[in-house]
Amino acid sequence: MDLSTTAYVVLGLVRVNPRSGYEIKAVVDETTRFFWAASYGQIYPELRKLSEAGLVEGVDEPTGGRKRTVYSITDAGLAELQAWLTQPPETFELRDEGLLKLFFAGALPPEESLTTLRAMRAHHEEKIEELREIEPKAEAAGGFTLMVLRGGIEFGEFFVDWCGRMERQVLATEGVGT
Amino acid sequence: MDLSTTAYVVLGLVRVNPRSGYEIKAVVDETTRFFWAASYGQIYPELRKLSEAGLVEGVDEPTGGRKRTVYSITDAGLAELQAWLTQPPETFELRDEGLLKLFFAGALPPEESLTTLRAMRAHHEEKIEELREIEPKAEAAGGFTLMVLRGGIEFGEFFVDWCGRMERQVLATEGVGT
DNA sequence: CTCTGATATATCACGCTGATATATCTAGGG
DNA sequence: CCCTAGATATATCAGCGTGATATATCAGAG
Repeated sequence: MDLSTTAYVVLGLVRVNPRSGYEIKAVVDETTRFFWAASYGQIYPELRKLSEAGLVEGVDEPTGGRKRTVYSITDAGLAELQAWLTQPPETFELRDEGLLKLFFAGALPPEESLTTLRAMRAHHEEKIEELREIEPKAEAAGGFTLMVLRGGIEFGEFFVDWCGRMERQVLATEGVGT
Repeated sequence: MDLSTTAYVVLGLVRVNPRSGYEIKAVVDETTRFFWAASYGQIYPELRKLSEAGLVEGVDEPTGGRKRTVYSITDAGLAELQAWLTQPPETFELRDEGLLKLFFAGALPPEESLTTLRAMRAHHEEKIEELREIEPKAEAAGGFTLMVLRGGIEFGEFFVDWCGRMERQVLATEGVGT
């Protein structure tokens, strides 16, 4: 069927209950965003494609004069989602400007790298906070939702710890060099 | 000056020694790729832009009849790179199809998630191997190069450990649910 | 009644990837 | 000596995905 990964995000979310494009974006922003983001510019065209392929079905449910299309998954869509789930995952990509700055930190005195390390640590501390706020909801859902969220928290903690250790290393040795 | 982050990758790499676009891509593939990838379609246009802006300087150094342009950093380019390094990093993005599949794993019996978890673990085990192969080179370079590489290995180990624990959790509780 | 913010959809420039094309050089085997 | 495989070098392009922005309607607070 050859769908983009984001298409499966859409399928997976309309499966648990029917949603509009706007709602999908909102759910993405407080769930999958941490490991798979999606924007409106992706979601709306994707809904149209999936609809044409018969994997989701859109029903007009206007609220007053404001138009609104709610999509639900079809049998074919569910089959497609399940088939995808049984395939081993492929993409893993990281884009971390902080690590990049550390990598090039030899172009300045070593102390300057502390700005980067502290900013990285602060960033992950904030992420942990965000995830902890969602945690009650995930606890209610249980299962894999909770597993993935707790994984995110652990990952954040790992990163915060690493930054702290590296900060101390830089402070301890003024001879880090290049 | 408003450069893309990839522009700074190019600046950072031509700073340590002058390189062609092809060489830049090769170095990226065995260093920054793990936290900031770049493709030819990005590197060559970027070199042209940086050259026009006077941040790098290209010199034709053909090898026989095969043309080749080697770029080196200018004073303005070095200043630009250093200014960027003192700014706190912004982008941190993760794109992990495995976590996504886990998140939607409720659409199939829990045991099916083991395929995903095992593939994720294998992926990170391979990454660790790759990094360990580069380690001697990084040890020679020392400083931040080594710091970032060792960080990558630690991160991989964290992930492998997490996958292992989750696999055992799934096996232990056949009642993980949705 | 009006203003603010949430709901809903759409669009677009730009960054970036992955694949592919073209051409030249080098090293090694037959 | 020639041929082939692989490395060097540059370029191009469809398509994914982002972030910002635009338009319009609705609900609730003051």
